Amino acid sequence: MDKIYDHTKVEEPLYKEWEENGYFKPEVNPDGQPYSIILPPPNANAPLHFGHAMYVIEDILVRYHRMKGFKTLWVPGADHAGFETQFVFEKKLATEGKSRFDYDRETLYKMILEFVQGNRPVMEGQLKKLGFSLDWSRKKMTIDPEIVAIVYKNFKKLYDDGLAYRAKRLVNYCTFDGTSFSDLEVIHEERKSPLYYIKYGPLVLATTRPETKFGDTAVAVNPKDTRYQEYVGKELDIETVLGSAKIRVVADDMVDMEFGTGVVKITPAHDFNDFEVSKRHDLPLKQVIGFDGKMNEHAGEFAGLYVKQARRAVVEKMQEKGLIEKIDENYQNRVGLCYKCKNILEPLPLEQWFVKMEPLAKPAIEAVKNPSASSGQVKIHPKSFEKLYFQFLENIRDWNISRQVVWGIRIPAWYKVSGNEGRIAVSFIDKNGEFHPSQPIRQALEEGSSFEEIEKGIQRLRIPQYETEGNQPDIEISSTKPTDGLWIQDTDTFDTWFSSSQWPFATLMTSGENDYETFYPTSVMETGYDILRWWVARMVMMGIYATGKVPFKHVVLHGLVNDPLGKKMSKSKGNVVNPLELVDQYGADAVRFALVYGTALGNDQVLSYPKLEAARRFTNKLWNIARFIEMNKVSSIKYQVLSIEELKKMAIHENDKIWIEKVEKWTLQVTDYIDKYQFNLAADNLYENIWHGFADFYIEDVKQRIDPNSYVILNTLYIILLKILHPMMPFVTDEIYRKLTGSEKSLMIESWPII
RNA sequence: GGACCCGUAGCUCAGUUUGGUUAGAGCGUUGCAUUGACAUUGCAAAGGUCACAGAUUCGAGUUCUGUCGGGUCCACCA
Repeated sequence: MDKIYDHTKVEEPLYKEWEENGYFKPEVNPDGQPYSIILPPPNANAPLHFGHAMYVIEDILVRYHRMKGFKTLWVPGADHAGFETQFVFEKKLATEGKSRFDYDRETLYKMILEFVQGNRPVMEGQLKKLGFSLDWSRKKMTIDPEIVAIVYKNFKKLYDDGLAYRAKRLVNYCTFDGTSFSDLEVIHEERKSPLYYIKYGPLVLATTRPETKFGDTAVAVNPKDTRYQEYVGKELDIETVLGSAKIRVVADDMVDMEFGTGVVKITPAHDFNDFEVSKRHDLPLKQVIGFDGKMNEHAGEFAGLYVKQARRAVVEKMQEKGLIEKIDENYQNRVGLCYKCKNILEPLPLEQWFVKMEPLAKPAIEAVKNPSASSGQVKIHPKSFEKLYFQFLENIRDWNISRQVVWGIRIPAWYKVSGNEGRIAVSFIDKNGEFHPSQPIRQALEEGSSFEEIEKGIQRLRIPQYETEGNQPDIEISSTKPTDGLWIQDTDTFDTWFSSSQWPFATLMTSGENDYETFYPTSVMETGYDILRWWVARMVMMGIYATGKVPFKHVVLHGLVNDPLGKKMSKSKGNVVNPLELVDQYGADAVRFALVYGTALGNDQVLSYPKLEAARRFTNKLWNIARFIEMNKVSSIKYQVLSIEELKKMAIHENDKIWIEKVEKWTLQVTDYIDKYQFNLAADNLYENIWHGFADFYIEDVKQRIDPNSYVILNTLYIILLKILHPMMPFVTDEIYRKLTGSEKSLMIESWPII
């Protein structure tokens, strides 16, 4: 044996051997109880970050259960990551002086697909370098056709059950990225927004958005407000920057009498609260900002200006006309920003697909609260995160699952536009590249455009705008294209999280024969607490909805890994540390160990180089313990597996007996800690006892008196310690195991020392 | 406005679920030893009012209440 442990010589060949021998497959324990984990699929397009390295927790659980004899399956996968990936791709296009508008839909999709497929092996290679015992023969991606088929099936089921519906609603829309988002994706930021006090006839109201006034369809006051009683229900004649106009006054509880003047302008098309008010008072929706972020024709002379420019121009004009009473320049409010490009999001009315959440949320709450829930129970670790889970589900709003991006699973809703049923008007771009807003298709056909040309125009269009004359569009939900007549498929794609919410069962239903029957519900879902609401809660909801059973029995949540200074790692800050560089430097075992050592589950941790170095030295210590044993080897004695009980019987020296009992105790403790997901305590226990117990005292003691009897005990005890350390440090333990036992078989498929 | 987490050695963190000798680790600091199985390692030392104030208890780092400080999330602000 070399004097020093060199991980670079050991890790890669060992992983290859494990994989080639099929050790990662559940079939190594064909008769065991099933134990399964679905890997949270990393973005296929991006290299791993430290959050992914935390999946070491899953590998620990998987290796531990495999050694305990469970039929263990860990399924790898990749996420197409819809908008995220398209955003990255568009940035790449931009460096080439191109944009998404230069390509039609199919071409753009194909280009992104190629881009992603080219990058995917990077991520997968990294998971292998970390030693993860994933069954690669079962790997999946969220856009695999068989997965998409399941996603479509459940979308149809939601639709048939009245839970998926299409509606024109206000959505958070990024006019730069050209797509809407769900509530969760919006980030809020404190901004200084001047508050303008504007005269509306006899009334004065305060607003931060004077440019939206063209979309006002009422003003509102609180019904209890005695100051304005006389106006309620009346129509006011007001002077505006575009001349005189009439406006209704309504009374609504939503108005805070204390704020501003107690009078609010109601702009249903551009404000979420106002939209709600408009529904209560049956007010019309008047959109004055387009999806391109510019004022539209309703804004008169201001049409064509971007929102920011329009605000300045409108205020200037108002001041000229004496319509502004005062301006509070220091007013602070929170604005919604695009989480990707940080532009201010516009609330805009758009036909979108929504999922009704309340009926889905109820059983998901039940599944965590009630141990005897009919779906089975989900337990969250650490328990403190339950509150966050309930808080989300109890206040949940309908989920906007439409995204106006190309890279994703296209929504399988078809709209009939032919014959006498052609009730749907669609904006499209004609063969000359000219934009036809909301032009009836039939008219276009009459003007000589072919259907193919129209469809192509629609595909290239940035914002699909279906407008029905009736409330119910002529819709068909299908996974295949309808054949009769002229049909247009919805141009939107699903929110990535809509497909990922179905991941646990979609993978198992398609990964192998009987996988679903055997491994669903899965045993554990382990992920970062930051996506508890985005993903975990939605998986519980969709899992119960689609299968009647919870998707997993335990949720294990890890914290974030921050940079060495404690700051959150982010590309924009430039402080991202690549976990694979550290694997090269310290070895996978050391990186794995450092990530679980010294941090309680669910807590954030600071990336610590001293800790990594300590873990690396630990691997070296393990190596040298083995070297010592090897040097004292009694060549006539062949290694054989002996239980703790057998060792106790054969022990002669009193100290040997003591150390057998100690190792027995440690084994029980480590087992218990892993069972309770207390990995930091397991790691601490192993580090402390192996180094400062076994090595510092037992070996120092036995060194003086080694004989064949003591040698066998020493060697066997060390093998037991290697076994219980193996889930955390698979490489070095397996390598040493082979050296000390001469075994051909890997430690990873040996059995856990159960006592 | 609501919720959650954190505050323990110079630094980074365990320990709090289930209250019980002298509160631990890594790194750092100081001294000694060793070329040994260990590009080291071993032994030893210094270093803690466990944020603060109350309460419960025979006993509180651990349970409860409040305060202060740091962080995160949610809601929403016309």
